[in-house]
Amino acid sequence: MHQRLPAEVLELVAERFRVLAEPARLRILDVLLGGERTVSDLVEDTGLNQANVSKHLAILRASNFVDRRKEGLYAYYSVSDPSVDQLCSIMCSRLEEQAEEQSALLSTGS
Amino acid sequence: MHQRLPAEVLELVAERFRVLAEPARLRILDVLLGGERTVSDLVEDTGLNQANVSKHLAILRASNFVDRRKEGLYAYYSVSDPSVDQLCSIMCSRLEEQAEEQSALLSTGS
DNA sequence: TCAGTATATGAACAGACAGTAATATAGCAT
DNA sequence: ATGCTATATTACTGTCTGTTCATATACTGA
Repeated sequence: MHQRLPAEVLELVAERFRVLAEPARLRILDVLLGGERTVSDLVEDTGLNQANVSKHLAILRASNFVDRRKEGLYAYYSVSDPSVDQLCSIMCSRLEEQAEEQSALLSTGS
Repeated sequence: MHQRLPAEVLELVAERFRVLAEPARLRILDVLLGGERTVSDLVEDTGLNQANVSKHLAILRASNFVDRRKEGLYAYYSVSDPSVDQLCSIMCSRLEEQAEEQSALLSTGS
């Protein structure tokens, strides 16, 4: 039995999905899942420029996906939302399933 | 230990998140989680107009989130991706957690 | 065949947003 | 204080996409 969700809740959910709907932000999160990093680290690891990384981090932080710890000149970011890993895993599993279905379809002929 | 994902995979993942990053499509999926519906049903249930619903359904179908079954004049759509429910649940749980943290913070004073 | 209905699609418009360059802010070192 | 470094922010631009209206397609019934 499915419980219908109110439109306002779906708006909030959509908003959170939208934050994850960006390759650059996923790259950043992917690196951060390996542990705390500074902005400069992320610039190096992702190949994005500094302004861009800072903006994406601001968005991720506003949605509470990441935390920031300031220390001197540096800002250390880390993943604060444990569901990030889970959400990406689910998406990846599904992508693999689809790839398998696709190749199975092709090998048996349409 | 976190396994870094290749950029191309993250692009595909982002693409799937983007499909879910739309209140209108979440409304449609929310209705479809209650069972198979025609386009007209969805128009009525969501309040979106017919062209709009058809377009969102085309997007959902292209990403394999929903299936279509044609019968005469009617097109019956249903959720084909079991992870949709799971993904939304995770997002909702997280929203609730955040709401609790927020209110806890407010009640104890900053 | 013709009318009517359900769904899909095309064109046009408006709003949102990622990328970039330039600049601002803030801490550190000499 | 001055210069240097790390990060944040602002303004701008181009692109993408959701919405709507109009129209096309496809099936049904008379």
